[in-house]
Amino acid sequence: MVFEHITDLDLKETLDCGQCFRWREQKDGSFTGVVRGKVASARVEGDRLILDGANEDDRAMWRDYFDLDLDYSAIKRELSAIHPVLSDAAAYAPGIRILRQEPFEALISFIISQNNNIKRITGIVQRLCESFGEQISDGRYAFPTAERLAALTPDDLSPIRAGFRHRYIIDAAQKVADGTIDLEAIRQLPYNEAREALTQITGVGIKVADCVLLYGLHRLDGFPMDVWMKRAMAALFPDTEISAFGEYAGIAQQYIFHYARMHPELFL
DNA sequence: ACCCAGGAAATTC
DNA sequence: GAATTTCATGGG
Repeated sequence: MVFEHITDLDLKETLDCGQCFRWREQKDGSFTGVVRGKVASARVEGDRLILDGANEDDRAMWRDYFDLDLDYSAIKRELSAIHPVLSDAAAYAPGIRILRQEPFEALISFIISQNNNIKRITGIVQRLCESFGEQISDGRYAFPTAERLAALTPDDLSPIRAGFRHRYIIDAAQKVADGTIDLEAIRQLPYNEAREALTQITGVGIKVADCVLLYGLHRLDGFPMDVWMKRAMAALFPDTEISAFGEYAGIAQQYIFHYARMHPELFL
């Protein structure tokens, strides 16, 4: 499958910037991942995005996932006019996009992320999929369903080695499976109400809720504040309120987060 | 041995 | 209510 006339997309920047945990770079530079139970290997050649192994019937799904209908050039112009340092951060990784991930996958992934590091999060998510996700093909697994995880006990999750987060994962899965939490309904709520609903899940506080909203429900006004972002905001934007970043604050957040992670020496 | 990691719950003050 | 401690696991 090929998408033509693609701009503002760099796969390494987008798939390896901490917003998702399911893509792996191959020796040839392509990225292989599973989205909504479908496997694909992605690469960019010039202004073409090529997805090997993707079914033509899923074209709309992949277009949606990579957010190809949003004009990131225009958004970057808008954000760059707000603050010169934000302009620099956007220029540092101009091919970042905010993926439209599956909401439940984002919810579980960012529950796992708490008090953890990205390398270890990636390993836990992989073991979760291999242990409890449906096998799609040789060595490829879908993200587990809420129903499957809801039926487990914390001990059942011991092979993924997520420690104290096991009971959080199960509580989230149970609330999604039984309808207590309706992620698609939350997508439509005003921001603070959506946050309020998500934090009813044990193990979901404001930061994880903000990640679910931004990465899983594509609420681009979300602005997750983790330890990296707190340091980056203090060092780079000491006099800037988040509200100054406007309706695309979440995209600004991703530029800043990635810039900070690539320049840890700025905060020593 | 100690500290930290894309935090949040439990406990204590 | 605000501040502190605890929670698994793994790497530096």
